[in-house]
Parts: sequence; C-alpha cells; structure tokens
Amino acid sequence: MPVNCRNCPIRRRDCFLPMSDSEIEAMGRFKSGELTVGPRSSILMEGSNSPQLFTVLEGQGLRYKVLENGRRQVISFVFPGDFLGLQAGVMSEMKHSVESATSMRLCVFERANLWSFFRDHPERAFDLTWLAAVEEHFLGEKVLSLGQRSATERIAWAFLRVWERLGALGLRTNGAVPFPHRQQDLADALGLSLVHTNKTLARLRQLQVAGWSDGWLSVFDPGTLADLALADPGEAVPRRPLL
Amino acid sequence: MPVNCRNCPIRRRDCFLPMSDSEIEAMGRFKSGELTVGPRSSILMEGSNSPQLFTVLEGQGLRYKVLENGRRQVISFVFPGDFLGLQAGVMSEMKHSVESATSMRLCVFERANLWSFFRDHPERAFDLTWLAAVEEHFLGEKVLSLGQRSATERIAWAFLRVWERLGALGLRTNGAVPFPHRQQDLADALGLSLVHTNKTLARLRQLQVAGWSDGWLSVFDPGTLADLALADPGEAVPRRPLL
DNA sequence: CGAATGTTTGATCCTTGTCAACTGCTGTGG
DNA sequence: CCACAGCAGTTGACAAGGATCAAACATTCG
Repeated sequence: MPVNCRNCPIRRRDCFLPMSDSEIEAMGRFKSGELTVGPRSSILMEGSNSPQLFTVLEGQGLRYKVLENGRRQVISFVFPGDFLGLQAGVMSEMKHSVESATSMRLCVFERANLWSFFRDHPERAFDLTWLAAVEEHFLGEKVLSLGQRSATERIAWAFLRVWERLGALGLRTNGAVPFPHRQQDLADALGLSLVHTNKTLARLRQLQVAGWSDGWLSVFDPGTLADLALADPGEAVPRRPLL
Repeated sequence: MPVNCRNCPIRRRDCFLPMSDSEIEAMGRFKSGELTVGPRSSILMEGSNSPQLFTVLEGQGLRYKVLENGRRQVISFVFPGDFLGLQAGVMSEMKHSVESATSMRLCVFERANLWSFFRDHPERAFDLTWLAAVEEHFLGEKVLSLGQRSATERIAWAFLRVWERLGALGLRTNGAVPFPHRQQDLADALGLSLVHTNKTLARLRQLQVAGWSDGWLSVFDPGTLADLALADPGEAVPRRPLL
C-alpha cells in the first residue's frame, strides 16, 4: 500500500509540519493503512483493547465516558491531527470511547509496533509524549472550565477554543469553522443541561457575538467572546515544543 | 552525590517497582539531586519555564490554575510517585502551578537532559509516556465528575479515589490515609463552594460512611461510598501497562 | 491576650436543571 | 401525495441544588 504520511499529525509539532523523506520512510513502516468511517459510528470503545491506534486525517468526532446512571460526559472534541488510542497503546485498555460526528478518515497504526517504534525513533517517541502532554493541558483547561466557569462563560470559552483550534488548522472560512455536533453534545461536553445550553446559545446569538447553526460556528466578535469566557484570547494551542 | 533511586517513581509502572542496578545507574545520570520543600510552598508556577523536573518521593501537594477573576481550580492532588513538570519538559512552559501541602521530598532531574534520556533509554521514555497517559486518564475521570456528578457524588468519588490511591501506595493504616488539605482545597478541586462542601462532608460523616479531619481520611464503608459516587469501586489505578 | 486561620451553621438568593409542549425538518411507507 | 414518525431545536413554567452572605466557634501562634 502506498504510504502518504507527509503531513501525518504524529509528527505535527506545529500542526502538520512536513516530514523529511527519511522520516516518512520510518513512519511508513509504522503506519499500516487508512480507515474511513461514516458519521456517528464508534471508533474506540471504553474498556476495549484495540490492536490499532489512529491519527485523524479528516473529519471530527468526540471522546466520551458514561456514568453508571447513564449520564454522558463528552471528554473532548476530536479534530484533525489528534491521536486516538494512546491509552490503549500504553495502558491495557481504553479509558473512554471515541465516535465520529462526521465521516472521518483515519491513519492506522499497529499497536504491536509501538514499542519498536519507541526504540528506533526517539524523536517520534518524544513527539508522542508531547502529544500526551498537550492533551493533558487541554484536559486541565477543561477541568478549570467545568469547575469554575458559569454556563455562559463555559460556552464562550468552548466556542473560542474550537474556533481558534480549527482556525489554526486552516479550516476557517470568513469567520466560520465546521463544528458538526448537536446541542446535546456541547451540553454533555460542558456539563450543562440541553435546555440551558440552548437558551445560552440563543443569548450569545442575540448579542451578535457568536452563532452556531447547521454545523458551522461563526465568531463575530472574538474580543467580547474572550471577555465572556474569562480567557486570554491568545493562548490557544501550544505551538513551540522543545528540540 | 550518592544516588538512591531504587524506588524512583519514574520507573514505577506498578507503584515503585524496584529497578535493576543498571537501570539505577542509568537513572542516576539523569537524576541531579533531591529537593526538600516546606509545607504550602510553591514548586512550579504556571507560565514558568522551569529548568528542573521532579518526581515526588514523599509528601503531598496540589496542582492548580487560577482564572482571571481569581477563582482557583485544583486540577489534581499530588501524591508520592507523581511526576511534576512534564509540560515544562516537552512544551515551552508549565500550564498550571504546583504547590506543596505538607513538606515534600522531591527527586530532581535536569530538563536539559530529557532529550538524551529519551534517546538513550527508550524503555524509560515509554514509561514517561505511560505516566502522561495515566495522568490523562485521571483528568478524564475528573472531567466526568465535574460535568455529571452532584456534590455528594463528587465528594464520595474523590474520597474513594484518594483512599484507594494512597492505599495502593501502602499509606493506609486501619482504614485511614493521610490527606493533609483544607476543605477549601477540596472545594476548589471539585468545583463546589466551601460552605456546601462543608455541609456535604458533615452529611457523609453523619452517615458513618467516611470522615476527614486533622488531615486524615477514614473510609468506614467503601461499598456505600462507591454507591454514592456512582463508581465502580475496583477500577482505581491502572496497573498493568504493556511491555 | 489578640490575631490569624480554618471549620461549622443558618438564612436567603439565584443559577441551572427538570418537565412539558411545540416547531420545523427529513425520511418513509401506504 | 400525504400521513406519520423521529429527531433536533426552541420556548415557557416551575423546582431545586448549590452559591452567597453573615456570624459564631475552635485552634494555633506570636
């Protein structure tokens, strides 16, 4: 199978930094194929011990956990460049589930090769650790949000982050980015009820600050949005790893 | 300086799994010393670019972030075996602050040596990634809690996790573990107000399920606690990594 | 002893969740 | 072609869990 990993996110560092030919050669031996899944389909299941790891090339999805009483928490939204399955890779099993929102194209790796990959390509191992640290950072921000921000602040914050992140991926077209989820998904992500989420969204729309409909998120006034979110507008995605 | 890393948590995998002599030799070159800090002192600051990384040998502390409006979120409590500063290590700066609750003894590493460490010791690099993945798992659980659990459920869940984790470290003496924090810290960790936290604690104490005073957390009835927490009592700390 | 810090308790308010009904859209089958 | 079900979004009324305010109490420490 021809391997086209020139933009493979596992070596993204700065969002899809291109790889050298020898790097592609090395990655190619790790990569085992590509996978395309339809919308709303399950990619990884909590508790499963998936033999494959993925990197997102296209499309969006979400990670989630469910409580014993059935309530669902969306841990994070999944964007192009994200790495899926690290937990299954280094621990014995996945600690959350992943499903697609739109149809997605995934780069597939064999978990079994992860170890030799670490041994033979320390730079790539470092990248992986970097990805994990970035993920940890995002989760830390999310914890801060859920713990300390009000409903409006949470939504404003989420909009800002999504908008910035997708913008950094070059997916922004005059102020709008694709955000193909349901209101229920956002509610579950922010720990709010669907009804309250809806009403808060209406308020933001009415304030002419940001709007989200038909799967597109538009930010009209990033400044006020940042104010509403109690967030520094500039500090979105960490971009300059060491080395 | 004599290096005593036989139980260094960076190679813990299964909570302080002893290292072989050659491993200790290798670690020794990475380790640069030990540090002891007093209670309530700052170890790492958000935004700083610390030249040192730490591993906790003794004592407890907490990681936190503060919002622009001054509200504080405790990201997680820090226990022996935790690794501090990974973000500063692989990203440009720390994304949260760390401070001690009790006095702490820390194992100190030079950040500058991290890269060669990755190159020369792929197994240890793998361990580091594993630590990051475990941290990610804990944060995911925390997000679930903050998003979907009620006040009582959150406190019950926190107590259960702390009790299990410290128990696994061998710090449990007839049902009680050291948990040297203030009610305000727990409140900030769970996104609750101090007052409500206090009242909920009183209720748990009155129910004879768990009690926390003078820095010691006692769990009298793990079963009911797990029920209250909507949690599976068994799934505490992931223990069996690959390789 | 007074000051500082942390815990406890009561009264009140308000943000958010719950319940319920209605809209608009899309796809399906008679 | 229409009836209908199913799903996502919208809106109003009401209830409640938790926040806020305020004050008392206990300990420690200089």
